[in-house]
Amino acid sequence: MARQATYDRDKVLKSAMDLFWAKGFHATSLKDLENALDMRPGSIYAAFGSKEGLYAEALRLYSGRTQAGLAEVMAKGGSKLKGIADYIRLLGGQNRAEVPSRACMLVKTILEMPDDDPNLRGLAEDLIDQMEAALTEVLRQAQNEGELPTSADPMRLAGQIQTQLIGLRAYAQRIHAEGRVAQVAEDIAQGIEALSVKAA
Amino acid sequence: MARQATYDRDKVLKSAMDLFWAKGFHATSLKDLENALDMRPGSIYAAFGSKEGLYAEALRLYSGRTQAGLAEVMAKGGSKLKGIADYIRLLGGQNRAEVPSRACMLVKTILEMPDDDPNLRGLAEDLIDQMEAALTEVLRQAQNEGELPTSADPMRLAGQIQTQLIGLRAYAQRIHAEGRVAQVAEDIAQGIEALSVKAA
DNA sequence: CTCAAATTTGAGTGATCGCTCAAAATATAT
DNA sequence: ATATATTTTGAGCGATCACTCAAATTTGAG
Repeated sequence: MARQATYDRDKVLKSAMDLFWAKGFHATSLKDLENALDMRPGSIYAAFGSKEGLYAEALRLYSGRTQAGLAEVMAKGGSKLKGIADYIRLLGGQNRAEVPSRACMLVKTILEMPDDDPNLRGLAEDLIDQMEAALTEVLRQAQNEGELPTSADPMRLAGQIQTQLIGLRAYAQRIHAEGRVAQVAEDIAQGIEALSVKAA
Repeated sequence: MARQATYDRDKVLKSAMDLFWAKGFHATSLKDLENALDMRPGSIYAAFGSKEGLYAEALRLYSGRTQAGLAEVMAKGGSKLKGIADYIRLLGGQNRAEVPSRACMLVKTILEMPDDDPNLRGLAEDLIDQMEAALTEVLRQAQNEGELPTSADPMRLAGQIQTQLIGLRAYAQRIHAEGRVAQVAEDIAQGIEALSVKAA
């Protein structure tokens, strides 16, 4: 009956995510998006409603991929704490060239959008809360498996780890810090492994 | 011979700092600045050259105040490690209402400006390097005073603390995290105090 | 092939961006 | 007062912003 869209929605969203992740919301113009997505404004608006709507979709994609990334490392089995530690080593070892930005897109969003922004700011906070909840869940499992002492507080620990994760990735965004990131990541990773009852 | 400027440069810069700190570079328009500084564009440009120039000045002011803040806490004498720990507790205990943003303005700048920005991004990195150097120096003093073990590496430790500081403040920027910030700060502070040879 | 439904296009919308500069206003010196 | 030096003002510059929409294009159905 009708024409079908020529673009691949997933690929387009991935391109938008990369661009927004690298440049942020305000510094990314529609001209930039037209180039990156190879779409004209009419199509972009038909597909996503607004620049903000597109950013929101890109954020959700980012969040999903990030959580999948953690899950993937955890799925290798073995110690939960080692899994978290390895995930941090993974982030610490990323090459600047292979990623749009070393900092977390959720954090970049939270820092860029004003406190009273009802949409993107709120969404980013919700998604980062999800990430922290996932971390809490893994720690609870570690506790159930006897790896983490029963005296430990998974929620509290998740907050500490989340803070260090956020810090590490913002730290790594600095060009100057290039050489020091892996060491900082390693220190964080070892701190987590040291929580194990089997450790030292 | 001539008219003298009616504005107080220090006060104006403070206002610009507060506004930029809260809203970031891109989201702050000249209209916003005209209102906040109570100055018309001609005067602003005569005084600071450009929006970017004004931001740079504001960033330098921020950096100076931040370093002074650390120095002030340290000047109370006593243990260096306790000083750093108290500085972190101070940041953790800040009220959202009393500060333009809970996140560090230097970090916000680094995350907002593109990697290849030669001006503001480079400046922010230089200034945050200074902060880390100041931290390193305090740790070296702690070592000289026998508080920190000779086996410790002040530079490496400074990187860890800097990472946690950055993380804490970005974590605290979240509205949702409001109630959890003080605890995260306390955990970081205790971790630093635990470095002392006199500790446990 | 013809028609209908959907998508793509890109020129053009009003608004706002950072910024300029000639004119007006003001302070100081004589 | 007058003259001179400096600052302040704000209308308005070209550029760019996010976004719209009528026309052109493309597809599938009958």
